[in-house]
Amino acid sequence: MKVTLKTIAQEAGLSITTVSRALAGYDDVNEETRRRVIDIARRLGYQPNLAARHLRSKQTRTVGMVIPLTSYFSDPFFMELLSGVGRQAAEYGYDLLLSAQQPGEEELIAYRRMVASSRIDGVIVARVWKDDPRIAFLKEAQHPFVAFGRSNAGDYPYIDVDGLSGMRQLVRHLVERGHRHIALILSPANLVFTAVRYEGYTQGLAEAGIPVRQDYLVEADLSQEGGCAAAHRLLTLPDPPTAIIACNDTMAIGAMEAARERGLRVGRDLAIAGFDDIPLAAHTDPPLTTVRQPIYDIGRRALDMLIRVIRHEPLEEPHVLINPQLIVRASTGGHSP
Amino acid sequence: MKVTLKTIAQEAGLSITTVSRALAGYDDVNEETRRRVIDIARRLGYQPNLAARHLRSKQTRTVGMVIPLTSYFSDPFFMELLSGVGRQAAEYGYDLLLSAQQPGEEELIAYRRMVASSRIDGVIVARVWKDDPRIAFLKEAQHPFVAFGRSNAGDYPYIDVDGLSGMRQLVRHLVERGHRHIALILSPANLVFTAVRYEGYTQGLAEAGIPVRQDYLVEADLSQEGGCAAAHRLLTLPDPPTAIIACNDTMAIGAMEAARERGLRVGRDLAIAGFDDIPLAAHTDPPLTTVRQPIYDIGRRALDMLIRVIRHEPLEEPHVLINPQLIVRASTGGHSP
DNA sequence: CTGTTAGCGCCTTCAG
DNA sequence: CTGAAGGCGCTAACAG
Repeated sequence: MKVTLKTIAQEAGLSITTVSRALAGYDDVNEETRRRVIDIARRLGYQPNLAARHLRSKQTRTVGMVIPLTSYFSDPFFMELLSGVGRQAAEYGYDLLLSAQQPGEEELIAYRRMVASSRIDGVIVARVWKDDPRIAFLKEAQHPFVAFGRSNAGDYPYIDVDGLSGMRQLVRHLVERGHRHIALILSPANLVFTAVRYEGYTQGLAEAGIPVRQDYLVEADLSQEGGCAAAHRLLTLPDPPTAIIACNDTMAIGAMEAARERGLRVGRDLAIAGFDDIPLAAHTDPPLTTVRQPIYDIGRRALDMLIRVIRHEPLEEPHVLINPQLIVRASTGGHSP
Repeated sequence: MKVTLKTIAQEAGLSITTVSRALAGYDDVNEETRRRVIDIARRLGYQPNLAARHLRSKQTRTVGMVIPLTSYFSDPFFMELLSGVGRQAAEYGYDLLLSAQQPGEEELIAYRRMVASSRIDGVIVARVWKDDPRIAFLKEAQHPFVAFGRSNAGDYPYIDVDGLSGMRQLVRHLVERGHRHIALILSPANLVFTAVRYEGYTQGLAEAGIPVRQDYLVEADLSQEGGCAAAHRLLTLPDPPTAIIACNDTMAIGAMEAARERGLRVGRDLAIAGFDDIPLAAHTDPPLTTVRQPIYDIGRRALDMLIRVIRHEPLEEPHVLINPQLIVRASTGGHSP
């Protein structure tokens, strides 16, 4: 049988109310009584029924995250973010409710469900879209949330990485190594950071007086296969690039694969760079030049912010922008082309 | 304001009960009425309050997992397991409640809380310990669970990898390459799989007529640093091994680091092998020979089993043992010593 | 076919 | 200092 307040009350010959208050630490309870209650509770292994508590208190001490199913394999990004969020949630005594969903429509429904069904106190939204309906929904519902990523969907608390600066650093680095034929594998256009990183790319080129070439721009889907296919397309151009930047590391790794398949030595015949600095990036052959997003820390900070929002505490900094760091490794090394 | 059954009932001029039944699809409701109710519900964006529903129905459609905090970084194992579990949970329409905890005492408390507080219908226990108190607790509480790993803690549903066979294959492979000085970096002794893998190691050696040497056995904590330190200890022996097996890939990667630091070429001067086949293993330099545990699939199957247990359906196979596969890569390649 | 009643376990007034 | 009463939102008998 489940141990409830009632069980303890009977055992102690007290009312449920008193037991509840004794356990909750109210100071209008006789110390002697409290001791007895606590004793019995421990002896019986009492654990409050959280469903009941939540129903009453409208609080769950749980935060939610929806994860697109496809990302599991193709993309270490979410796992790392999850780690950070989960770690910090534990710090606050919060649990983390995960809902894995097909991206798109399903995903939005999952948010609706999570939020409206009162299972969570707040949500972390990752990888923001243009005109993100999830954010529109959360804002309208006035439900606490923090996003990883800016958007054009109005004002809301977010933490983001300055992808423009990161990408510009990357281009500058390649230019310094003597590259003038720099291609870009874009991420899907509906992701906000794509436009930001693209802007960094064009600014970087502009600084060096290099015009943007349309045939050096290919879009792929963040996956390794996508990156591989995109790189193949670039490398069959009549005037192929000497350097390829991918909008994330996973696609960059795919591009390295493509280069290998064509007999090119990455870092010598062809420079390749990524974005993210996932754990794997340091271990590819050759190691991958990239821009470090401290995703784990971002997860932790996002959760910090979320807790503040949940508690209606003011955010001293509702919009955090983190400057990413260029990590130069061998994939853009070797001699100049 | 929150939309509840009451809201809809008022709007429709019906009782709460009827609305509830209309929405739940009972067949003792006038079709016309049902249509109207559903219509209003949709229009108002009704979402059932799950806390209330759970309180009534004693079901949460949520499964739990407790993750040791330290594992986040040092160990991709949990992330991959999580992916599999989460993926399959989504398939069944279940959510996943995560609790990140300090390993040890805290962790056990987290189980107690999760279970006794009626927040979840079942749990997945990963990486079983000897005399695992978590399993003892779950058995005693008669709470649905499935473990990844056997144990001496009595009978319960589990899925496991045949670590003995895996390790024996690994030893055999090294012996075939001419190695007779094969060391083993052990995982912590309180983990059940450590003993199993050790047994595979000794059997493998016995088959080749090689005696077990105590000085070739070192214990480490599953982390990269631990593996590195352990390898250093082995390599400073007066009669150092020509091959090192680590009980997981992460430690093997640490061992590779140690070898590099001592100027040894992995795969030529020293053979190194791991266990798990984490994604990184294929990308180390040189790529790591290892034993593949299909962790993602194991997560999925574990959840399948758990759902069965939750629904009181019989398990056609309560103890699943998976044969792992030897993956030979360059870290044990090259010429014989 | 629909409504009334009861209660899941907890917390919070409000009286004693 | 303690208890009785009410209600969070939902579902499940049981009557009409």
